Amino acid sequence: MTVSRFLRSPERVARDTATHIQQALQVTGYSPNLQAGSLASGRSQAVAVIVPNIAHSIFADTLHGLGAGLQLAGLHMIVSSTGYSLAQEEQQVRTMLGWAPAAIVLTGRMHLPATQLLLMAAQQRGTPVVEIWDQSPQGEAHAFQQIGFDHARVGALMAQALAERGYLQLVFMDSGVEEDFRAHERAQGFLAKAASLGLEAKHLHAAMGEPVEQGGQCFAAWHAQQGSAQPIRCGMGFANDLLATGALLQAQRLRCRMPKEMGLLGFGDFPVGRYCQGGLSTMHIDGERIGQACAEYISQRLSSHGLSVTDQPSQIVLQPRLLWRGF
Amino acid sequence: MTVSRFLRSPERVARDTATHIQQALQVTGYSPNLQAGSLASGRSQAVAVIVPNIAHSIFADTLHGLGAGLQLAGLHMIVSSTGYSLAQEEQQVRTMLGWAPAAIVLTGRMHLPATQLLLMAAQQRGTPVVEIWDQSPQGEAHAFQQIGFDHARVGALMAQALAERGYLQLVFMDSGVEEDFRAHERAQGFLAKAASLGLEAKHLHAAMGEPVEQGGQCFAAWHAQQGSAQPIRCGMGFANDLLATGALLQAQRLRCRMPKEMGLLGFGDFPVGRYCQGGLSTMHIDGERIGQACAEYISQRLSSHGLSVTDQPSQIVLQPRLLWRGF
DNA sequence: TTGAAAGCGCTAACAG
DNA sequence: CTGTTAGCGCTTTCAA
Repeated sequence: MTVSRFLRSPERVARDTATHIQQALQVTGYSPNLQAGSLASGRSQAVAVIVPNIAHSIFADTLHGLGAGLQLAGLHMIVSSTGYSLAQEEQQVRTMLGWAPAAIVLTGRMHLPATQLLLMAAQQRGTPVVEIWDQSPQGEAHAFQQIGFDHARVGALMAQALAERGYLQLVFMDSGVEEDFRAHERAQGFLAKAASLGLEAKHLHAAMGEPVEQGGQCFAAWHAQQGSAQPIRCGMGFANDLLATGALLQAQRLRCRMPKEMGLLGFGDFPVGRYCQGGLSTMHIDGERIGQACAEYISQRLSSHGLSVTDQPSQIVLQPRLLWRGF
Repeated sequence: MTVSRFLRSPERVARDTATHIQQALQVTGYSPNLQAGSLASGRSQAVAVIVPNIAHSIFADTLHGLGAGLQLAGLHMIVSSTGYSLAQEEQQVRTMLGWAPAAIVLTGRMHLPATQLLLMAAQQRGTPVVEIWDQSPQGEAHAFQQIGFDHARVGALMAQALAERGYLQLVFMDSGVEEDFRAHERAQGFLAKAASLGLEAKHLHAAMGEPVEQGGQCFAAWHAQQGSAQPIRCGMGFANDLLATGALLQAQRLRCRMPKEMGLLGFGDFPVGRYCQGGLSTMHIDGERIGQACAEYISQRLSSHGLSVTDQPSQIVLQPRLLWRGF
């Protein structure tokens, strides 16, 4: 008991005892069992983190920022990925709950009803639940803390930005990943905005598979279909920078005149597009910042016992930044 | 007790009881507490994973493969990063041991003596310890399972490849990260090989900071220093593709004639270099495969109780693949 | 086939 | 300031 006390608040132990203990710790190489600790105290040191794909640069950045922030609070990340499947997500949440995590972080606001119930129950029990990389549009209720942005709005911004550059026809190349809802929302926002601007708009869908390649193929198919029609200044938005990079390379191969007759606008500011010949314009999102903000929220939430579980979850909004390159 | 039994081997419970239990599970939304389970059984479901930086694409890929593989075995990843600091690594290992992990995965074979002792003790107690992304050279003893490759050898391969392409002067741009030992080993291997081929060789060091930018600056400085000397066909190897990308862009700006007078060879096959104008040649490593192999090793090791703890740890070698682009 | 008893390693609460 | 007691939620073992 005294050792336990020494480890969490050394000042509450007598000088001599402290010295003894410290020596014993050295000699035995003791390290406290965190699982036993959590079990006894009811406070877990683990934060459950669920992302669609660890290897995607935006989520990797987010994990980096999140991990760094949590470390400061003495928390650890248990990470798993869903492969953009809500069914997988439910499974993950279910087993993650077995760790009695101090907090749960997941990507996006779309979940299966069963998942939603599990999460609400967890939150009821006092476990903070955070949805990152997304945000419910104004007027839509959200049960959990959100750190992200409104994808439909970002899609609209993309359309508007292209329109302002003078492109008269707009196209959005959507993700081939069926359950990448955030991409689809950007598409909807893009198309709605185009319509409200009175511009002709088209919704392309990349096929599933390696996205750079699919982006190229989808672009080529679209380009071929345009055929000999007189070229109209066309602005194309993309679900992400991988698709956009593939399209950019293909467009160069097809000798499209950019930016005069054709303007491409990606999303995410992935490293892959950053140094492309000609420059890929994109919407930059600070993924690491999302992770940091999430860690800060969790740390604060866990320390401030004053915060009631019934407090309204809020939204932390990260503004995407438009990067024009090669223009 | 019967519920516990039902959950791990339903067939050892009577039909009726099983039905009852299942209903109760549904109604209550019960999920077993993994921490309590580990504590009681002495078997943890957590695997501790320590990488230099979660956001680096090669490690992100590795985590992706590792996570997918471990999931099949019902294991979870607790992930932390060291920022390429051995001191941090020691800290991480120490706290990770508190999870009584089923296995420990860390990056590289270089550790502080204290870390090494902790790991050996853990292995002694039956916890598999795996070093990824590295391999002790032949003749050097290694205490732990290794999944990776000999970096000095890869450095030598890079030098040889450039030499075979006809470059008469060789340069290696090393990482500015002090404790990126694997990069430094590649440098050493590169330079040693160059010497043994009788070629002039130079060792550059990028500064710390954003690697693409530093790569460009370091290249520019080197180029300026070359001055008006008559151009010799020069092959340059890089610690990684980020530095190489920066150098490639700079070389294009400086109108170096590539590949005729200058050949660049990166390392890692990061996405960022994959679609560069002109094409960045590189050594491709399958990071995801390293993660998969690691997961397979751990799963197998945990299931085969037959394997004695005194078994010699082996080495799983992944061959890098040379990718010439833009030649 | 089921359940009772004991204990994993720790911490909360209280007594000295 | 230190130590005792009880118990976190589960599994192991053994008895019924």
